[in-house]
Amino acid sequence: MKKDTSTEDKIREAARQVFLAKGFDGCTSREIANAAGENVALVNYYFRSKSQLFKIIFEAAMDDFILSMVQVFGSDKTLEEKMRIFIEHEYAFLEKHPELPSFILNEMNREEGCTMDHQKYFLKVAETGIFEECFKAQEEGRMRSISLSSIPLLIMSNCHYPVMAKNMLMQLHGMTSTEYDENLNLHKKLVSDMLVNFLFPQSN
Amino acid sequence: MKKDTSTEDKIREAARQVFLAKGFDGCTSREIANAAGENVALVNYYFRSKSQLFKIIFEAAMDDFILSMVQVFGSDKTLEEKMRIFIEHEYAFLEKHPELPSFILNEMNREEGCTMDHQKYFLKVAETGIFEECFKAQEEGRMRSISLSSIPLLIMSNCHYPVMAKNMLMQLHGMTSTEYDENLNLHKKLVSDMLVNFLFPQSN
DNA sequence: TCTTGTTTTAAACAAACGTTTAAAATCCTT
DNA sequence: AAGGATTTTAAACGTTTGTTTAAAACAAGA
Repeated sequence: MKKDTSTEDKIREAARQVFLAKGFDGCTSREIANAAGENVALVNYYFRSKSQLFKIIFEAAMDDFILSMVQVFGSDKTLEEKMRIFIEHEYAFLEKHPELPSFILNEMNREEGCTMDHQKYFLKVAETGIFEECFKAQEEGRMRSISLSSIPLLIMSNCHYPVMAKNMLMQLHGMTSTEYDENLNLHKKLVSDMLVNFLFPQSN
Repeated sequence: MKKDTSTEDKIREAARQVFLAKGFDGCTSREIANAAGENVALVNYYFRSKSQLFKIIFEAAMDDFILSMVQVFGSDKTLEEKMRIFIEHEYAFLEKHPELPSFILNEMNREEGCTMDHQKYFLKVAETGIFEECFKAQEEGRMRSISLSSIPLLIMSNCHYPVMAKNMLMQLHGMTSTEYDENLNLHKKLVSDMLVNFLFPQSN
């Protein structure tokens, strides 16, 4: 009789949870095994090493992180609508995965640093046609003519940072977690308005 | 004859450098001692424990981090000018201390988490009179009426995130470090314009 | 020079780390 | 039911961790 969840999957899921919460340096093989309710040796039996297991988790997390952003681009809305939907979508996604931005950024800053398959992600974005759409909108004056690398940076800054800095800002403002989340919901609207007004100046 | 730099200071400075680069979990006592060119035992001789030493470094870093932001508020410029100077100031500060935002945020997200003396920092900000200045500007309609916690969040998002995400975005865009820094310099102007236009709508 | 207190050293400590081993338990096919 | 492969276990491996020890080196006053 097959078990409902395989040991391999249990370890993978426990590893994901532990790695995302504490980072590679911040946890041990035994901690992952305990979280999975399994023996330490099974971690290496199924995944050869802590590093190997981490690599799998990191790459899956990077997929989640990047691809969650891409899927909006393909729709048949105007750029301005896409922008608003994108931000809405990103805030909703981060509500479910609040540890993701910190995890990705930290692990990429590590010395034995993680790398990403940037071709893979670049292609995913390119094939939505969003680049051409932006160039056209910039030529026609519908969109502010700024570097195409600044646009995602503006969006990510205003979507990711508020989630990443939650613990610090809660303490700084003396807020509870739910208070912060409520403010975040209001902040989302500000971000949306600000970015749309800035990138599509005629839309006022 | 007194040495030019005391052993205690050498260890403190090495610790700052190593902790900021790798975080508490990412380094060892021996690594710090080696960076200082001293014996491992001296770390505990002067600072009792790795944790104790870390606490000192973290609190100094938090001071740098927060107080670098506060000192602009006290000047006698208009709010709009202060905003621009503040952003300029913050980008310049982060050019010298690019690891600081990641360090602070990560360590505050740790389980055995660091805390901050939020009263201390709140008072530092409050005594510049910036709160009253903002309230007045909002009442008079010179400044957009949004939550006073959203304003620093907007600024920090757009100043800190671009520095924190450098390694990731470099890889994603296939850029070199200097290319990224050049873009960042252009981005700074965008951020400045965007935030000023958003917060002081009449200034167009 | 001897004494006292401070600083530095090499060595050791127990605990925890990632990983491996070898035997036990379980599974699946015949 | 027997067999061989797979999965799981407890124990151990050698390192590295943070920390402590005890002796050595040094400084400075009497």
